[in-house]
Amino acid sequence: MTSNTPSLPDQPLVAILDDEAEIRLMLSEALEEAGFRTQNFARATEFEAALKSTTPDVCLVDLGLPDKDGLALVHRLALESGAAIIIISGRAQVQDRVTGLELGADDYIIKPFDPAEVVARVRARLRRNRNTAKSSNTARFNGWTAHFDSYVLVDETGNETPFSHAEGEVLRLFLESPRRLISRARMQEILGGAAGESFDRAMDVRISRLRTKLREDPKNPRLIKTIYGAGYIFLGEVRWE
Amino acid sequence: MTSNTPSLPDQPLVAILDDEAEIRLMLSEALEEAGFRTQNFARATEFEAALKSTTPDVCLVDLGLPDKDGLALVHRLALESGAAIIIISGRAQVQDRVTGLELGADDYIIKPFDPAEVVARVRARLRRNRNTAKSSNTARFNGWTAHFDSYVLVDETGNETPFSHAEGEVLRLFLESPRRLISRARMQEILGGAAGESFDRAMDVRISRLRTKLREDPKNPRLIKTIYGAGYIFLGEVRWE
DNA sequence: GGCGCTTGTTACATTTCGTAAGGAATCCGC
DNA sequence: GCGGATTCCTTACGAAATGTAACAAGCGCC
Repeated sequence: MTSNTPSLPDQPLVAILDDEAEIRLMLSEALEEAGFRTQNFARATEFEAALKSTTPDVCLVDLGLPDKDGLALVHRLALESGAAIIIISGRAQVQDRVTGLELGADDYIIKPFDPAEVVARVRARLRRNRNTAKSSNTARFNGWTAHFDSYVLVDETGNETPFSHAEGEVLRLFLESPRRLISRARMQEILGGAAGESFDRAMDVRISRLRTKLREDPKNPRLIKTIYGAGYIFLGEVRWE
Repeated sequence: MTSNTPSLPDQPLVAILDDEAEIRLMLSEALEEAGFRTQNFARATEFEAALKSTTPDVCLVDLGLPDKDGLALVHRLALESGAAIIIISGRAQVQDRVTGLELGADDYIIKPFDPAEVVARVRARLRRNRNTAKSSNTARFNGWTAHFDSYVLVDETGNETPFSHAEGEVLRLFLESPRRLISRARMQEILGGAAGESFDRAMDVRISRLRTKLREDPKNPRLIKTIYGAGYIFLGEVRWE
């Protein structure tokens, strides 16, 4: 198997969402200086469109966006993406900070800010995330244990179920990005299939077979949830070890 | 070998290390009010001794300790313990914050602080570290409970009604901004549709279907109220958890 | 070759969700 | 109040998306 994943490069990707070009520039310069890749967006709609094809590691979001409610965006990001979210805002009240953090932001930086501190805080977020992102061969989730070296699934009673390579690819993809939406396009891209083909039922079948092995209730799947028209989302608490 | 069997996670434990009794009290009161367990330490030596027998989930560390170099302690904690580290310090210079974060702290709060913000930041750290599933994707409102992870609505008698992704988008939008007018334009933006001509009707239908699931009386909607010519307003006491 | 396993393909059932159409509610000017 | 126009609600329908069982092709192993 030589399917490397060139879509997951080494340098962490930081998305910057701010309507002021000056601030975008300041941030992206500081971050690139520090070795990160950056993506700049002036509008939430552009940002959301880009999210469908890229997966930033950290999102810097200005709350004072003209075209959308920033807090709602933060909340959705927190739920659907695995990225760390840092709010940048001119609103300095404690209540603003508290609500921002409660809605799922990982940090809250007040304008005016020092780029060096932003870089330090981005690093702090990545440090935590990277710990869990290191690849290993065993993952535990919701009573299950997946061994990717021996291709075996073990339930809580110790019962073993083998899984195939194709099933393992899908499972691994899910386990590496729990609780975040995985688009169908991205899945096909990473799983190396013929992308863009409209008649690719293979993906559905893989999911279906994986669901069977995980003993999902077809009417009410608990772990692998379908998002109609978008993709799938894996719900579950994953611990790699 | 530590016994890693946190099958039923207790309340998270927060260690507070500060030489001022007043601040310790303020923090521990706020944190316990928020449902955390706390441990208070006035000196680094006591704190380190306690670390041999307990494993806090978050450490709040004041840098201005008399008996040790706080930064060195932070660094050691970051390397050796899995706990999240939040520095609390009176030193407000950017350089102080940067070095604190670079040494492994997850957050840096400047004195004087508001206890509510500290609680929010502690929660933010725990959310990430535990990869918790139950944080912030469940909302309670007026007898209903909406589970956005399993896409299920539960009424007060425990009766379950599944809802689709599109319905969930609308519902989440409402729950994120209760008691506030939500214009149709904004709704269309957030729900991602290119503002089509007859796309308005799709929105109506979504609302209608959602109302049905919420068992709204068409003549007297209690939760989703229509503002003729403007948009909708969601009336309800929402609590995210 | 024959057997077992994996995996893609096909075919059909089911779900989701936008669109159309008719009716009800609301607003406005009189 | 009273048309009339606009806006909104609801039902029904159908196109598209998804689930999955059954079949077939490919592959390794004996």
